[in-house]
Amino acid sequence: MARPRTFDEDDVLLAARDQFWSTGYATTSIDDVMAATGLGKGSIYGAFGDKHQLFLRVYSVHCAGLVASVRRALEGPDAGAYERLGQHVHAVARGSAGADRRGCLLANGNAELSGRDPAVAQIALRTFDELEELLAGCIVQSQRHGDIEAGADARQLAALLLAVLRGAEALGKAGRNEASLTSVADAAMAMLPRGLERRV
Amino acid sequence: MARPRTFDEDDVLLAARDQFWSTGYATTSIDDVMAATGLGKGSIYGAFGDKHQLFLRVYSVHCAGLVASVRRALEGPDAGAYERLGQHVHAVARGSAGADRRGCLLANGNAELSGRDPAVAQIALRTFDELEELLAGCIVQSQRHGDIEAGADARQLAALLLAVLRGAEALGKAGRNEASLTSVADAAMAMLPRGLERRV
DNA sequence: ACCGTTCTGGACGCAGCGGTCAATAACGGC
DNA sequence: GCCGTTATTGACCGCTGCGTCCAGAACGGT
Repeated sequence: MARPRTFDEDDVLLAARDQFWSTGYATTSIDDVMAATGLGKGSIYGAFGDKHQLFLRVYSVHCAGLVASVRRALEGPDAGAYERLGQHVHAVARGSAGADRRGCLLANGNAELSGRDPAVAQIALRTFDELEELLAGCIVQSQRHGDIEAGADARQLAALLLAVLRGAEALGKAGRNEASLTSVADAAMAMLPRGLERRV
Repeated sequence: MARPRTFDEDDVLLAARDQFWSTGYATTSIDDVMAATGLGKGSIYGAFGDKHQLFLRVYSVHCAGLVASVRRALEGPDAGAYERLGQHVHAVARGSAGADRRGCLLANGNAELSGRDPAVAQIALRTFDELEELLAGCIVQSQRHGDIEAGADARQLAALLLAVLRGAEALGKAGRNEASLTSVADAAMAMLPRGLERRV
């Protein structure tokens, strides 16, 4: 057999992700990645190929994880779907505001690279589609339970909600405060056509 | 007196803008700017300072122009306000889709730089505020004319609409097709609480 | 006609980049 | 204990980037 690796591939991808997340693709040097991961140059090139391939790997893994986490947040019985949707929308709005400053890696990569890098665009597009799908699913559940008007077009509402969320991210990155983005989340939920209104 | 400039400053800023727009900030070299503007290095540094200052100048001018153009699009009598709003929303959605691939410079600069460059973030934030203000004004006009429910919170609706538009831009950059974004625009207009419904 | 001032163009310097490579190290099989 | 294989390290290469600088050019004032 051969010499075994001294690093865990997933750990390295996470560390590299944080670096790209903080400094962007073009502005991140391989030396930065070396410092962030603790690996030597040869190990990085040996394990992941060049900078572009490494980023694609990082981006793809990250987006898949993001989708999975949203899926977990929206999963559950019909009865709580509307509530979960509202919580999620507010969580994204809150998360997009202030502090972090790094924004969302999905959005960052999309904005920086999709225009010139079809591979990145494809991952971003796919991720957006999956997120929309999850939103649509949750909306359908809410419709079944009577919280959202049954006749509404769930996919269209999901696309609209997705746009709102991505827009909130952009506004947050520019520095919009949390109150402002929370208000957007409130308005977004308020615009959804309500169903049977079981309460009262 | 001294030797006069052989170039028009505004022309140069437009040419530089197109270059930054096409290739992003980090990926655009001063040589690229030289080629795009036809100026020598000395002239650029003499007239605009370093790359960062040049970009700030470009970005600021561009954003101001963007606001002005939206203002022109939304300006007019109360009677046509709702119609103008709808046209504008659809125009942005259409413009965000497909072809261009460069996306919106406001969004690009915001995504690439706001996280690490307060000066850029400030311009982006200010621009978003101004755009929201214009949307709010148009909504108020629509309310006066009875096309949008008078009791609705115009600023909140404007913030929501702005988020939708910025989100559409992000989706478009990833490659969402025009039909999908037009559908988002339809949904966004449909969600606005309608007023007296003078028609019929 | 001359001068001071400003603009122009490009050569230059230096730092940093991505990526390669060769020497060395760490394993399992036998 | 030797060997083939693969991982590791960091020196190294060529290139490109930003920004400076200087020699020369184009003016208006006098």
